[in-house]
Amino acid sequence: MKIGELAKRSGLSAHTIRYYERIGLLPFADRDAGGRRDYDESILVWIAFLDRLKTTGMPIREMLHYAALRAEGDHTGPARRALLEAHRDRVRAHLSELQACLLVLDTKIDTYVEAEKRTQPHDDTRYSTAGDQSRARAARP
Amino acid sequence: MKIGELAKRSGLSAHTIRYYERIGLLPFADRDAGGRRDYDESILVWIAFLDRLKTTGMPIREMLHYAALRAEGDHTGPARRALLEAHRDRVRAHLSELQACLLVLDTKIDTYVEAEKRTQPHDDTRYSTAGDQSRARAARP
DNA sequence: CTAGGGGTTTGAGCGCACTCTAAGTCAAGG
DNA sequence: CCTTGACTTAGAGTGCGCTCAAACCCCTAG
Repeated sequence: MKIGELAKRSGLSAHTIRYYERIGLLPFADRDAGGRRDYDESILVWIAFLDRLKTTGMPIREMLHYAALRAEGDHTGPARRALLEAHRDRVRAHLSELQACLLVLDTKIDTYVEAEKRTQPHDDTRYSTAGDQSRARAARP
Repeated sequence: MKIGELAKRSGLSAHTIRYYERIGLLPFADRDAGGRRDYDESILVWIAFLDRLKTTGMPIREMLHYAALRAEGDHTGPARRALLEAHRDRVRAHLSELQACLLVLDTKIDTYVEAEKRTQPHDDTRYSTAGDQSRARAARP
């Protein structure tokens, strides 16, 4: 697999793939006869995992740490586990924070909804221009 | 309230408070006789709200948009509501993504836990130094 | 043979959200 | 009077995670 195809299949840009390799997040890729990177399917598993770490807010610094431990060998298992556990705890904490914020957001939105009800209590077609009421309603759920 | 106290009570740094004022996220503060910013308690409510938007990942750009609508007057209620609803939807989506990642993370941690059990089946007070299993590196992130 | 469309490198640039620096002002306490 | 420390400004600097530019190379199709 060339870098362009890997880019498509992984969702990263080719630029980003090279960047990740440069900083050590991806292993140095094998090269074909012409010196181009040639990837094995298996890299996709690693990229997908990195992607989850990224999605959950792990900084690249820490992913590098994990990658370094991994490269060191099986004896770093406990350290990797500890790293992931610490990260998981942070993610959980962030998750509940988000949930709390979401409640506040919902409440806030409700106050706007209520305000709109009070302002326009008897007319739910006021945005329609002609005789197309179903469309007007659909546009303002 | 001077900027230093507001910093303590809001959790923002004084630098950040000035920065937010400069970009329009906070209103221009009233000044005392000596030209220093003098804040009313009420600013804390607004800052707390901004903080929730920030926590939920809203970019400053968009907070500015919200702030601008707010400054425009009551008639922008529907627009503000729409903005918050769109944001809420994004937060919800991000939340479920995080939850999915969390499951994967848990599973991954479990495989490390299991590996440690297999390596040290009768002593969970030592770190592993032996017992190298197969090194299927690529497929084992 | 030539054009196009991949790929390669190094190194610079960008957008975001701060964060700090330098040089100065001001008010209160010893 | 003098020092201390919190404040003021404009503008520069930082850290992160990319993202792109320039100049080049190589393979294939027409």
